[in-house]
Amino acid sequence: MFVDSKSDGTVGKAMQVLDQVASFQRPVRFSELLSKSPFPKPTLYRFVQTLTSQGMLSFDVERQTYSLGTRLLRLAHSAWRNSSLAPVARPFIEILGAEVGEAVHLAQFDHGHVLFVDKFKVTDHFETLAQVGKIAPGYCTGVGKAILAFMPELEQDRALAQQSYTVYTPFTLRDRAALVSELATIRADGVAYDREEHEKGIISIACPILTNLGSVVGAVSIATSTNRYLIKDLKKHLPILLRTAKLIGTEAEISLAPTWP
Amino acid sequence: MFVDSKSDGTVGKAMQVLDQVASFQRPVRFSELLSKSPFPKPTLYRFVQTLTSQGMLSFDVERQTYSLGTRLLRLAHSAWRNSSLAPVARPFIEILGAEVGEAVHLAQFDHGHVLFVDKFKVTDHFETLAQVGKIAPGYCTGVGKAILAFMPELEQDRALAQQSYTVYTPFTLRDRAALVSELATIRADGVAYDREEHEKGIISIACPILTNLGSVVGAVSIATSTNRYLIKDLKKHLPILLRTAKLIGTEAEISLAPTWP
DNA sequence: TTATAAGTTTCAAATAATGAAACTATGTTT
DNA sequence: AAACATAGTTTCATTATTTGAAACTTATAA
Repeated sequence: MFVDSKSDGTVGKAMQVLDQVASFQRPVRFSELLSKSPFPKPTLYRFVQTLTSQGMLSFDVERQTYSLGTRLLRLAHSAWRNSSLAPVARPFIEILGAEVGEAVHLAQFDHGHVLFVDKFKVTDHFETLAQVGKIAPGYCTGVGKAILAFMPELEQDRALAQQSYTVYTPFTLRDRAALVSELATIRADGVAYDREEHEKGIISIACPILTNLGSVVGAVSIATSTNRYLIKDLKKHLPILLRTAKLIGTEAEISLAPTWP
Repeated sequence: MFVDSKSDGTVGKAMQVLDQVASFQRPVRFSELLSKSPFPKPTLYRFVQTLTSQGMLSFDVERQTYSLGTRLLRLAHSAWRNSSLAPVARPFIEILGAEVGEAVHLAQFDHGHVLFVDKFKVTDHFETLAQVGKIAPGYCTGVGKAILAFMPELEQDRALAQQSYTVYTPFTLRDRAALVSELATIRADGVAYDREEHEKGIISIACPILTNLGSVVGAVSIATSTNRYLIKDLKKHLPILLRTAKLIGTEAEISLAPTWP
């Protein structure tokens, strides 16, 4: 789905097995995995053995099933903590969330998709992987469009080509032309809206996070349900959202600066 | 640290490189990695190439540094969602946290260490970040001791041998004998306490999560600071903590049951 | 019990990984 | 600006690992 594992040797194949296991969305038996796998039985068998021994998969002896392993949680924890955006943005996200009382999302762009790297909600203080690590399409989310609108042309071109333009709701943008036209508006306004384009009943307002040099490194959004609010209500939060995005951008820039001895 | 990568071939070595990158706790240059690596230059070079191409590492072109990649976040997200404990326990943890107004942790045992798989806290937005995926020692944490106390003898024996018995504070249990003696008490009482054994000023009360069949699958704890409360204050929460652990255990059992067509 | 599927091991052939050495880029000193 | 030093990259013959058909063992169903 994301990775061109063409000729990445044994390691690439093993990583493909991890994706394979993930794709089942539940613990799987070896034979189920085999039926969906391009690898012959003994090859796949050795991969799951190795990956299990490495903690990248875990094996439930009772049920004879494989799941993704705890080593991934440990590695992801480390990845998150040492990433250049999420830990830096965290305090700002919390302030924003407390201020507006709605769900706040922090996202990065990743292979044409939006990758959620943090989430904050006042009434739901879980720091979990329930949202973090989640992916969503770029063309029909607030954060996705905010990032796309501010990408350098070449990169944007590639990203636009990667969109599927699947119609999720009656409001989903249906093709590249429609998206490009909206991106122009977003770029002019500095703000993007998701008008129930990805999920019925969910709307959001999103701003890009730009470094001082003007490159986009992510986006912040405030999301809510149409049961409670309309787009015009979200617009009231624009000033604080912009301010937050600005602060994160500045801070992210600093944290990326070389450290001195 | 955790994985016996002895003869796990190329895949094992590649995973070792991931750990290596993680151990730096910051983006690293190739040469820094090389200096700490058992692999010759070209070998390591190809590993980081492959891992980067696979999204397991990311490369910052500006700064010429490697970090853990976003694919790990995506995989960990999937691992978390499809794990048998954390998603099931989530609603109960949330209720407990709201009730007691203190930090609540959910942990599993993993290679002799405690792996935090969820965390909830009502207040203090700025205190601890991203606890999920974090690891801590088993012998000097509430959750660790709660799990150890209820392990089957054989498994426990192996786990006890894996403890380092590093002295973190004046209250840390210093050897296996001291731990074993306390585990007996914990097993009898059904509850474990961390009396500033891992971190000065941090105390907790923890209960094991047992399935209906009696096997321990994790632990829940309520943690607080000695600035605010003493162990005897935490004891007041024992009934609700026990009830929560019981509920999670029952629920986890059900969710592990085979599904029907 | 027999039949069938699931999981595991074997082993020679095919392939991919290895690392010394050489090379190129990048940055630093004289 | 040249000389030097360090970091990063490629080459290629050698070596080691992976590969997968087949055979085998263990579970599960008829």
